Amino acid sequence: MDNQLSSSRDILVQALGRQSAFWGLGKTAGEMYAVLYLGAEPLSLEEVAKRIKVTKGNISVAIRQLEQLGMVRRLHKIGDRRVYFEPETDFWKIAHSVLALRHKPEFQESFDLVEESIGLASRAEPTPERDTIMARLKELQDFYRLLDSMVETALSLGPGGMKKMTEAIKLLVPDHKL
Amino acid sequence: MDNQLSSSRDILVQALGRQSAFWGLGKTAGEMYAVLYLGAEPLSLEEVAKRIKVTKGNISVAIRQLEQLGMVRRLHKIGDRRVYFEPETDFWKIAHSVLALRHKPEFQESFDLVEESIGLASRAEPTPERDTIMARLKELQDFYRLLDSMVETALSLGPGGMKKMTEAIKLLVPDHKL
DNA sequence: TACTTCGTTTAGAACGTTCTAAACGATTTG
DNA sequence: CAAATCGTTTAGAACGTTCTAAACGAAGTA
Repeated sequence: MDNQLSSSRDILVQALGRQSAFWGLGKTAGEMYAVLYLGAEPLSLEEVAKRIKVTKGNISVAIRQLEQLGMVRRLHKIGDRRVYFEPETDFWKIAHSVLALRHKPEFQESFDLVEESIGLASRAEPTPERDTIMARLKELQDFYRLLDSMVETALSLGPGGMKKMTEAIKLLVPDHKL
Repeated sequence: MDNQLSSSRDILVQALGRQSAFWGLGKTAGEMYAVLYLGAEPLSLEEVAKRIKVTKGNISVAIRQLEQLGMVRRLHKIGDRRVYFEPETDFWKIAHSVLALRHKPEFQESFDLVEESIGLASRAEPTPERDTIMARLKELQDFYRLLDSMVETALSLGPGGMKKMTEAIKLLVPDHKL
């Protein structure tokens, strides 16, 4: 195998291994996905294990994470008892399910608590202190709602739409203060 | 103190304590911020420690995280040796510095590795395998870039702009397939 | 100067997470 | 049926993280 190609792969494994935490994955899962993402053809469980130097058991667990998030599909070749894995290469799809399955429920939980908090505060004695608390809680709620609709908007537009939109905005609002 | 008000506070502490991991904070830091966010007036270190039931030392450490992210400011009252803390209530500002100080460097690191990976692959033997790898890597790079410009756009527009924009899009593209 | 009262720092305990190694059941092959 | 191959499960080791408790330094007070 070409040496430069394989170190190119190794570096991507490093890159995605580091970032995996951000997407809510373990390091192993991130590295696995990287190996599959740059694999020209589907790889067997043992092959993946060998490439990133972990045990089979470890792969078996990490695969389930990736499957559940739609990041990896399971393949079977006829006359071959082994299982092969194939990456989902559409990041937009992946973002969609990661948000839906991981982030959304987590946010919803917090959002519900904030609502409960607002309910309680609204039933308290109407003092000035209560009013400031209520105001703060509502601001927080607004922020949650805005975040949510931003994400939904981005997902509904897809990569093409978002690309056009950000470019359009850069033209209209060139004085971004970053 | 009003019982409903204080349980309203407790619930928010719970809510932000859970979500803190998402923003790259420890549980304690999230809870601290919640206490300050709903405090009508600035609180002393000891007061905060008592409210969320951790030691002073713990608060001292967590405060620095929050200060560095611009989530909390430090106040001094004359003739009072104690330090008081006041929350930043502008979530947009907070998002700005969290992204700039935490997420951005992390992404940049990965992005640089992807570039390095592309460089290596481009110098490899021009086989079909290399070409598919190159194509994949470039797709990944595009995705990174799109994410980055989405974030920058959102930050430059601010909450008002984003609100208008998402509402406008909901009118123009009512058939979002979520 | 001795005594408090602060916030910070540090050593180590407690905890959850993530890995390995090995046993296991299921399936195929000789 | 015996042996080998494969993926899964499990017990426990190794690790990093996060907490407490206690020592500490700095700054005010009697």
